[in-house]
Amino acid sequence: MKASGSAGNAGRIVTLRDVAKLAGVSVATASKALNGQPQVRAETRTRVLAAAEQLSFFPNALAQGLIGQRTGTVGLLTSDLEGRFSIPILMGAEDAFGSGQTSVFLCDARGDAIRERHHLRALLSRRVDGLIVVGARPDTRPSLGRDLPVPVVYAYAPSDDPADLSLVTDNVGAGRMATGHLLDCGRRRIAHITGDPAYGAAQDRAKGTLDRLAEEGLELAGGQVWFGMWSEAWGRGATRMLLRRSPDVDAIFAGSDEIARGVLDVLHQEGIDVPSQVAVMGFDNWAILAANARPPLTTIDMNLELLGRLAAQRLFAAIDGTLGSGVESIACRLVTRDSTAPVG
Amino acid sequence: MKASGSAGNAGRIVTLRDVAKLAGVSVATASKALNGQPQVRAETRTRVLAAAEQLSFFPNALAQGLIGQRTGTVGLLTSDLEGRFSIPILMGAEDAFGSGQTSVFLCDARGDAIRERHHLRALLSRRVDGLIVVGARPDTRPSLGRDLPVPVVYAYAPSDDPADLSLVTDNVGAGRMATGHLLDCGRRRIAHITGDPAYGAAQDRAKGTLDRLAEEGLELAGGQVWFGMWSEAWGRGATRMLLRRSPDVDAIFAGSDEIARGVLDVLHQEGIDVPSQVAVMGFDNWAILAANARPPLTTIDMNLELLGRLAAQRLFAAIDGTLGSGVESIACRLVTRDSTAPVG
DNA sequence: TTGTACGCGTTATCAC
DNA sequence: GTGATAACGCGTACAA
Repeated sequence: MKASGSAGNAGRIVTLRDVAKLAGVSVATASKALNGQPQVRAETRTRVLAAAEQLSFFPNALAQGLIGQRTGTVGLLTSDLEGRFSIPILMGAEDAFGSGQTSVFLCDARGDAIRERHHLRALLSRRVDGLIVVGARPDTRPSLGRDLPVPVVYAYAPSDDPADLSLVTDNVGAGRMATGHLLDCGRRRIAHITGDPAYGAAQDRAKGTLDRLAEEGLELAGGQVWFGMWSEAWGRGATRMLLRRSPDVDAIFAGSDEIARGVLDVLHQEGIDVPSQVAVMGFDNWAILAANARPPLTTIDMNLELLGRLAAQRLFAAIDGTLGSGVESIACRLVTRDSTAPVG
Repeated sequence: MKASGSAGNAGRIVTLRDVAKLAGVSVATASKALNGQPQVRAETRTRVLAAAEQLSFFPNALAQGLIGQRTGTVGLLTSDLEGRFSIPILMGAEDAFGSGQTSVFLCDARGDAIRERHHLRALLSRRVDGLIVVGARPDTRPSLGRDLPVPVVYAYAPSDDPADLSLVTDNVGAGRMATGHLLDCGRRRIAHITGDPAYGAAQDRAKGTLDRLAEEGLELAGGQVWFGMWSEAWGRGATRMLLRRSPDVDAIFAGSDEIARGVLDVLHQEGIDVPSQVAVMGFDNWAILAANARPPLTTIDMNLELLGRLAAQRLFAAIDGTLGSGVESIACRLVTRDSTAPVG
């Protein structure tokens, strides 16, 4: 590793003046030619374009942003980059913007409010056209405030201000969907093992499950929702308790794929076959866990990438002048694999 | 969800002129006062600062960037956002920059060279001060070229141009480290089940393993490195083959935590205790797999977040004038859990 | 100590 | 059809 002197500078940066000079026209004309304005002779345009090509010129976006109202940049303010839920949202948003002319500023506040203010300031000073705020968990978070100079869309974690626009997962619908699938498989003694009851998502999924069961005149196997933690170990423990209390259970809906893995583990140990004796469902469609399970897990996908894309689209619309408000729920998607099947 | 008219604009944006006017000075004086220049009377400065505070003014970074050589932005060009390896690197880099005045442009090329050029152009047009290129897999990738106006640091996947600076994982050292730990546990019949042989990382880890064994005059249990795929299923299949050929194996070093999970699964099925009979090691320290395994997996952490931070630091140094070249290897870290232990 | 004037690179508005 | 010229918001020589 040797020092290579000055930092990779390949000659001075090319500006519109250089192009104009080479083409033998004024900067104004060069600008018009490059921007496809009609009032410029064809031959002149060709000359300018050739010059630009030859010098490999591209306009300084800073200068452009300084003039117009648009900078072609948006801020993506996440609270928890390492969390697996932020990533697909971020991908969806990046994808939606990236295909256009918009670039994305990424900031991770690490769940710290101070850091969030700091990043917000930095983003505004860079004159972003809008902001997407991605929460770490699906619960209400503080609004950035109403007096921002740019539109804001909250994704995954809704803002606590109803005047803001938030896009969230439809967890109640997801609970209904999962339960409906198990019912379709002919299961009637369905249990629900899920995570931390402090999570709105856990409550909502449980509610959807209970609602759907009630429509069939059914109650939960095991007599309760098994709230606990979002971990494989809890999945194991809860399953053992459940089997003791309701040995005749014929389906288990887990609140996450992690929990479902723990459920599968104990069922294997007990010599209970999946899915013939007990059907198992996960939640999240976290490929590494769901697809590689034995048997592969039927699960619910939150369509987070879609959520990110939608957030980007809403923001685009807002930048052009119309921002909605309230909370918009995104439907989940059933992903069937081998851990569920109709009863023989 | 109702439309709220114009897009969240809270009055016109405050400029330095507004501050100067309110403070009753010229823009030049206001600028000096805010930037801590000495040639300004204390009383005047106080007045300007108060005005800026009152109007909650912050300078337009675009205008600042247009003047100086620095924009305070860097580009983070990833090839594979969804890949779990990019994320920690990205976090480390974002963290290193975020604490300073630098903001990060995130671009995901989705492994597509065309899209990469497109993003590169967009980043350069925004006058980023430098670039970090994060690869999808730990193998050589094409250089962005030597004639870029800003310094570039390659992370995880090294550039194919030795004149570039690349930061990569020391996989050979990691193989040695893992094997050394198993030897320290008193194991002598060590097997190695790993992933796709087309990955340089797989080859390097195997090499480190073989080197370390050779130093002890030992050979690999099973007589070969078991190359295959980076999947739990392969871990299961390879373990079955291994047990048939070498039933007396006393340690298995897996090339990834996924593979290690498959290994554990089969060992359980066969009634072989971990770690008393066979010690198992994973690789990646992917918490969801390693920490939740039964028993929790001893594994190797690639220190990717550190790698990201270092990439950011190297880039900073480069922006200030000195860019190195060549490939810099980052050491891995042993994470001991319960799947390895000294032989009774 | 403060203010004036210029330039950063680009686009838009006017003359020509 | 083309070219000066004035912005955009800020920093900084230079003059006062």
